Amino acid sequence: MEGQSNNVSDSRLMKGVLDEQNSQPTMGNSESSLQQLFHKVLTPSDVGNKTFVIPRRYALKYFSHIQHNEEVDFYDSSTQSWRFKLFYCQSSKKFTFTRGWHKFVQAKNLKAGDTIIFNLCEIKNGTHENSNTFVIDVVKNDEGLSMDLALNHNDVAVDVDAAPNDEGLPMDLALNHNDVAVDVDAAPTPVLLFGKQIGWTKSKRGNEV
Amino acid sequence: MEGQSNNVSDSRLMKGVLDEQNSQPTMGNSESSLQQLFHKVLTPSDVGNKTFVIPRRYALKYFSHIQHNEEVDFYDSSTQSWRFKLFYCQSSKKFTFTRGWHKFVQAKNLKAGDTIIFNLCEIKNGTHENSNTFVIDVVKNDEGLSMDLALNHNDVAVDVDAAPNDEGLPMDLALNHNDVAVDVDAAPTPVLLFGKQIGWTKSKRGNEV
DNA sequence: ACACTAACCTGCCAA
DNA sequence: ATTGGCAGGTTAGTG
Repeated sequence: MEGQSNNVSDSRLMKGVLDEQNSQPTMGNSESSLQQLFHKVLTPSDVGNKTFVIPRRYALKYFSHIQHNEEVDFYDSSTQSWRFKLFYCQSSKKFTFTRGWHKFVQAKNLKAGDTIIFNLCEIKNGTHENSNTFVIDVVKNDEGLSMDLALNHNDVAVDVDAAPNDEGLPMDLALNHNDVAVDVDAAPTPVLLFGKQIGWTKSKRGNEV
Repeated sequence: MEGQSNNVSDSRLMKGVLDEQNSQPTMGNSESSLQQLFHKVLTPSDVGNKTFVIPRRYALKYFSHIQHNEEVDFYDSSTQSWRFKLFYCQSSKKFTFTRGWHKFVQAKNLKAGDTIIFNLCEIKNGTHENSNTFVIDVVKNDEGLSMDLALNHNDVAVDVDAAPNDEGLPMDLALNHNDVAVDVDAAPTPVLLFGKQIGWTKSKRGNEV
């Protein structure tokens, strides 16, 4: 348990590995970037049941391009790949990892209170298409320190481009400002995810330019 | 409902038979009592698979004294006995009847929508130990009437002592108020069933006397 | 094939 | 409104 290097900066190792796998010399951040997307402190349900609940705002922001029930590959810091099925529960409007998640919990011996960090490693191939890879970091809670504290003063995520600290923002802001997420127009339009309507865009008062 | 005697009050016949089998003169409810425990409308899975899912709250309340994998005898209204294996699935925390259940389904020609009613017949032997017997009633759904409606205005269960209508209660209330089920103390204690821990009692705020 | 077990998917509810 | 937690219907895996 001691020898393992499950600390926050492991994802940088992964980035280097991905750089090499991509047959590109690792020359710095111009070739690839590792962006911390979000993290979550695991709940008892996350480790006790077979499902991991993805905070809704991050699912909308980072996973909305993924098809319903698609199985997605993630890589840990040792380049091992894990495949999770992304499942959207219509009735509870909840995003979860189902198949594959429990195996990950057992393999990593995850407990409630541990934290997992989702990163996106973007590899810029130049002539080729850019390839993006999800990388998971695990932070054990063995020391009993608050993970939120640990995350606030670390130096983990290089190249956090857009919003380095979305976690602290109110959800409406986090959803509106960019990216894959809901683009709010004047009139409400259906919000589609995985090809299914999951809601409506809301015309926010006082938001028109 | 006319010719066939598969109606709700059949269990009273069973009670009389049990009284006689016990070599005690049937003198009224002072000698034995028939208590309706719970009922369930059969699902397609209950009749199509080989397993019957026991609603968790009733399993905890009425079957918690039964050992894991123990085979339990039930009697129908014609005094025929049926033996079901009681199985607790740890991973899904679910109680089921397995072995013996399918035979019962076939013999009674049960279909989804039919209802089975579990009763407890307590026989007071005086000098001897009291013997309790599970009695099952079957209510066919041939008439297409809603079983819940039928149950709400019948005169079936004599001697429903504790809570005649637990089905309508929120689960926490149903679990907490009495009987075999989880006895909630001030401090959380492990809930054991079949000798295995299946959870914890929760100290409910504002519940201390 | 069958019996048993585990897992997956969906829904509900309350904090 | 979100989501943690869990109940339960159904299906899949395993011996």
